[in-house]
Amino acid sequence: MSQQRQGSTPGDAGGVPAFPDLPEATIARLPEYLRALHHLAETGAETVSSEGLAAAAGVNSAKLRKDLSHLGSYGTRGVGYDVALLIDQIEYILGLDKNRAVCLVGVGNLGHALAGYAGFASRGFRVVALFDADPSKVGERINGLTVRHIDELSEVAAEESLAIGVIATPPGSAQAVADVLVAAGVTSILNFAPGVLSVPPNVDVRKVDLAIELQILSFHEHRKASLTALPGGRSAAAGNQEAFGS
Amino acid sequence: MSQQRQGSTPGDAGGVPAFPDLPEATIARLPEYLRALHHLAETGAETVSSEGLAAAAGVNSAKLRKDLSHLGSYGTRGVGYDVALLIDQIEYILGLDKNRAVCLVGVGNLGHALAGYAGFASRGFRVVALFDADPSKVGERINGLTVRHIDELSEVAAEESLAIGVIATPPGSAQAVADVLVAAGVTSILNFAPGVLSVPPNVDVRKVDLAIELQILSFHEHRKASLTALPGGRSAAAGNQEAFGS
DNA sequence: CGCGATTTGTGCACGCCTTCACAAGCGCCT
DNA sequence: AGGCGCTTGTGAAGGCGTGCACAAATCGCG
Repeated sequence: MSQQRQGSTPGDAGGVPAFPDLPEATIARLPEYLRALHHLAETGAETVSSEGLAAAAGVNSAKLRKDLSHLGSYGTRGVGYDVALLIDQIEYILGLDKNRAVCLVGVGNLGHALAGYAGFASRGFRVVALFDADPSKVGERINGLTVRHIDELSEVAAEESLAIGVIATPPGSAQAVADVLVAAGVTSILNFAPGVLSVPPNVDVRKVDLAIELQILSFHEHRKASLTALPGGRSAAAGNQEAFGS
Repeated sequence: MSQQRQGSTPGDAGGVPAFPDLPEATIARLPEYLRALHHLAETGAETVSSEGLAAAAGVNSAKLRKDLSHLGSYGTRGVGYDVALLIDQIEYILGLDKNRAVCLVGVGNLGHALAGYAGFASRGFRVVALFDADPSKVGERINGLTVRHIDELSEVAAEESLAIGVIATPPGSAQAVADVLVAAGVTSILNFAPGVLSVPPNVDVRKVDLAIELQILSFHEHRKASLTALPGGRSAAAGNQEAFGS
C-alpha cells in the first residue's frame, strides 16, 4: 500500500500539537491499540505497561513503544502509559473526536448488514444516509434510516458534510458510484466491491475484498498440506497473535 | 503481519511442481491478479502484457513481473502472458482447485450477509455450514442452508473436511468460537470480530475489522484537513489505483 | 536468414519497517 | 537522601519490499 505523506506542519495555530508525520504502518495499528485501551479502561486500569498493552493488541512491545513515541512522549518511565490520556491522544490523531458522518451506497446483501453494524456507531462513526440505484429499494427503512436514490447523494452531502463514503454495490457499479461520491466532495472511500477504482489523487481509497482474504487463507492451507506430506514435521507457524484473557 | 515460511520442498513426488517460497506481499496480490485475469478472459483476451495486467490490477508493472517470476516463467518475451495458463497457475498456487469448504459461525447482522455473499461461491469457496450459539437462530434457513447449533460443529467438520472457518460473532464470543474451531481441526480462520485471537501456531488467522478501516480513513481526513489549512496547497496524494476501463 | 520491435525476467540500490539492546528517567522503599 | 528496580524512549542493525534500468529472449517481417 503505497500511501505517502509529507506535511509535518511545524508551527501551527492554537494549543493543539503540530500534526505528526506518522509511518503508514503505525497508523494502521493505532486503531488496534485504541480498542485494547478502551477494553482496559472498562476494567478500571489507570495505567498500562508497553508489555501489557502490546499483548492486548497482539504486537511486539518494542513496536508498540516506537509507534507511541511517534506521537510524543505520553508514557512515564518506571510506570507505563496513562490509559485515559493515551485514548484521548490516539482519538485526536485519528480524528475520531469529530464523530464523522458516513454514507453507504448499495443496500444489497452486504450493504444491509453494514447499515446495521453496531461496530461503526460504537467507535465514532455515524451512518447518516443510505443510497441505492434500485428504485425498488428506495424508501426501505433500515435501522432507522430510509434508503434514498443515489441521485440525491449530492444534496445530502451538502447538508451533512460527508467525508467518508462506503461502496457496497456489485462490482459493475462501483466505479460509477465512486465518481458520484467524488463529485459530491467525498474524499475517503471504503470499497467492498472487487476491482480497482480510479479516483483523483486527493481521494483515499481503502479496499476490503472478502474473497481475497479467503484466498490468502486457502494458499496457506495449500502450503501447510504440502508441508505435512513431507519428511521434516516442521511446525510451520504463521501469523498468530498473543493471548488476551477474555 | 509476521507470517513466516520455510519449506522450499526441493525434490517432490508426482508431476506437480515443487511448492515455491513466495513472499507474503506477493501472495496478497495474487488474488487481485487472478480477478483481473478472469475479467480479461471474459473479454476474450488470449495474452496480456505485464503492463496491461498491472493496470487492470492496480499495481506497478515491475512489481507484477517480479511477483509472477516467483512462481516460474509463464510469460513469453515479446508477447506477454498466456491468460488461461496464468489463471491455472495462480489458482493452483492458491489452492483454489480444491473448491474449499468454509463454515461460518455467528449468524447475526454481518454473518447473515456473509452467508449469502455471492462473491464467495463465485471464487471457489463453498459455504457448507452455518452455526450460532443462540437457540432462537438455530433452524433458520439462509440461502439454502440451515443454521445449526455450534455444538454440532465438530460432527460437521468430520464429515466435510472443513479447513476454513469464518467468525462473525460479537467480540465476547470470538475466542470461544475460535477454540471450538481449532478443536474441530480447522486450521485457517477469518475473523470479523474486533479483538485478538489466541490460537496454536499451526493455525492461520486473518482479521477484518471494518471499524479499523474507517478509522484509518478518518486519520487521512484529519491529516488532509490540517494540510489544506496551511500555506502550500500541496495535493497530498495517497494510495490510489490506476484506471480500469469498466 | 537476419534485423528490429517488443516484452519478460532480474541485478541492484534505496527506503521503510521491525527488532534488539541499552541508556535515561521515574517512583518507591528503606 | 540514597539506592534499587522497573519501564520508557531510541540508536543501530538487519530484513523485506519496491522500483529502476537493462540484458536476454522471442516474434514478425522483409
